[in-house]
Amino acid sequence: MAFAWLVSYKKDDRYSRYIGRMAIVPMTFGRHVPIISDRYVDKDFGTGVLKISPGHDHNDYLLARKLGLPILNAMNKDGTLNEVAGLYCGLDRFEARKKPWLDLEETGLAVKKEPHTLRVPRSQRGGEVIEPLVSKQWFVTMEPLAEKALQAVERGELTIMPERFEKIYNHWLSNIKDWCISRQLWWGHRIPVWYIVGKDCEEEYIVARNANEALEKAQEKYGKDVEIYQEPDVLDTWFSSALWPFSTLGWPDVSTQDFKKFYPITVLETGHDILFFWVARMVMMGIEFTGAVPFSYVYLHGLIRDSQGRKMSKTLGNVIDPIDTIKEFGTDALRFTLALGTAGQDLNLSTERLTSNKAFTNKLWNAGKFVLQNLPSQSDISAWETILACKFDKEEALLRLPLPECWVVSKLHCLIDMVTTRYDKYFFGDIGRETYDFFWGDFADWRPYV
RNA sequence: GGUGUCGUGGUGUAGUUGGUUAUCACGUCAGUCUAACACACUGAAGGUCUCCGGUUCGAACCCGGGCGACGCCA
Repeated sequence: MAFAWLVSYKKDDRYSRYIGRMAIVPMTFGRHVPIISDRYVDKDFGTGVLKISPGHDHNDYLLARKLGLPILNAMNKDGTLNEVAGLYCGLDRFEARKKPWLDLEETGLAVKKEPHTLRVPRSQRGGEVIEPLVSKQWFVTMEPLAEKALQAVERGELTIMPERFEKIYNHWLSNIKDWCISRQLWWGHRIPVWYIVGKDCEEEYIVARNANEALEKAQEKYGKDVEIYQEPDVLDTWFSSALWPFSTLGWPDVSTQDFKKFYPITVLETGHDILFFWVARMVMMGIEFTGAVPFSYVYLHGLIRDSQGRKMSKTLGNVIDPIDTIKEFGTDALRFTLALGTAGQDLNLSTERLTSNKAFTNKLWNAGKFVLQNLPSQSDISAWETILACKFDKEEALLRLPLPECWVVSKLHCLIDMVTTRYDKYFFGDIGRETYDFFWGDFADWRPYV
């Protein structure tokens, strides 16, 4: 279905004289379309002419907008063609792909047939062929919101860790596009827009908090007998997610205790894959609606991949079920393994790591048994009083210990210092590794065997 | 096309921002123990730190290019 013909911008003797004239599209009851030259066309590919369908292809759409061409839709929402398709009106789209060619052959107008591989977009979920359609949607103008979100980072009001994601954040916001917030789904938060029965819905619409308020507004303008109906579309799910930092705390009532205490928070922790879907949108909405950045630090963890580094996928069948992993290695081993990852880096969940950490949890268990066996019984009050009276954080108390005990407690203090420092820097993986080393290498390996 | 990450003993990895005989674990080998151990302890071997240049007194780490693997956007 042609809506315009494009000829190469480069000099092409075959077509130069047609540029600027109109062509009649066959089988469409005489539709005229312009013949235009553009750099977009490869002179040496195929016939050297390109037809575009701005209503059914993203790139063609952008091109038509650039060239000021009309954008016509040839397809109904059930996948059949409408009257724009001329002779083929009513046909299913798959039938319509074959029929014009058959007709050309029957009438002897077909010139040549060549194989050509075409990339047809398919749904990631079910594999269905995707048919782009032009339709009316609700959008949020993002640029002014993005500007403030960029400034938050620039001024140091917001820190993104690890640092390299700050660059990604800035790049995305600097090239921000308007956000289409409407969705045609069965489930979701309804868009709070109402229309007036009998009026053009693009000219007259009401935004309200609920139906009663919308009705009141409509009656103010059109009288008591007015009838209204709500926009059937729902919001993009990330819309409500973007409001999460404050909508869960009583907002728009900013005098609530929850809001005062918990907004803004210090640290948000999440996976790096939703930096834009969630984090950036929370920042923009938070600044817009409350005036403050919702959190001071964002810590982005990596994603868990399978042992070969592949992203987990249902279709790939490599999803790791934590319950299965727990049955084999134990809950604590799994937790510890996950906690040892490096910030922002994806973690390949190999069995080696899990086996190592399972052994560690076993060591913890047995060292604990050793300690309990060497403690006095609960009924031995005086022994316990002696133990509880020790203040190992005081240097003098420490020095009174026998040398081996003095040594291990001293090492413990070093560990505590190190862990505190690393926590302040968000180096969580280091903390796990140092703790492991102290416990197994300094304490368990040595002290019980003296 | 744009952008980002990664490439380190057989396997999986750390390396904090230039100065280590390159970390740890699993595995392998040797010895010990019947112990707090649902398996431990003491040792050993094993790494051209992807390839080629550059910066530097000095680079696994910084810069450039090649090769390979992967993610996001378009």
